[in-house]
Amino acid sequence: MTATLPSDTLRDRAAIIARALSDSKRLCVVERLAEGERSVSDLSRDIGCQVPNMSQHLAVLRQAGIVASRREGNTVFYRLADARVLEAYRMLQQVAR
Amino acid sequence: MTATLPSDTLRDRAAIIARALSDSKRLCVVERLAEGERSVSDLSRDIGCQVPNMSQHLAVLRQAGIVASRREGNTVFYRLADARVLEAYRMLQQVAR
DNA sequence: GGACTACTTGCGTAGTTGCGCAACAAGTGA
DNA sequence: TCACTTGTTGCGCAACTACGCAAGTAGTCC
Repeated sequence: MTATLPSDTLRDRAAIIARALSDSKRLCVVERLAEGERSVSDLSRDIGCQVPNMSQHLAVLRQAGIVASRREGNTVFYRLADARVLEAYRMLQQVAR
Repeated sequence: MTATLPSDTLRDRAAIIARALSDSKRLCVVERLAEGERSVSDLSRDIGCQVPNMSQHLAVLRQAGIVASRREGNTVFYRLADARVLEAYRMLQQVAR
């Protein structure tokens, strides 16, 4: 087993994850990426925002370790870095119901 | 069963829950309340902040439906309104690890 | 009523966030 | 090299957040 008591740093990191998930556009991104890789322009079109804005949202998710990116030519594909994010999101939805 | 596709409102509400959990002091509150009811002054002492500040954090959690309060004489006791919040918090910690 | 405790609310402020827009960087292909 | 596409970064601004502090509210006890 690992630590049982949540250390300050673990709590802080959990807060950062929660912060990254605290925007409905970013949650929408998580939903899309749950289906598979998506490019920045795909996501911005689906969600209905400008590309720079989407890029910033993705940067927030990336800094939280929620998504990862891969470049192919001049398109950048994003994917979920950790499938457990979906579990966390589902639990948030349960609480939100 | 209820809705399978996350509606806009469900997503928005999940974002509100995540926002409420996006502060380490509030996560600390959730940890304390997982052990049982606590008064505002108890929480502010344990967490090390002023009472008005704690009251505001509790208001955020209350508006998100995460905690509920009960008055007994002068003291107001807060408790977790939904035990599933703990599940969500644990999942956030899993992702944060 | 008056003094006291416990909590909430209002206010001002410094810091942060989300957004639009412009500029820049990275890659492709003629 | 030039034009083009795709993302990222910088900048300015309005909105929001966390905090400290003062003031107000709710309840107890004398």
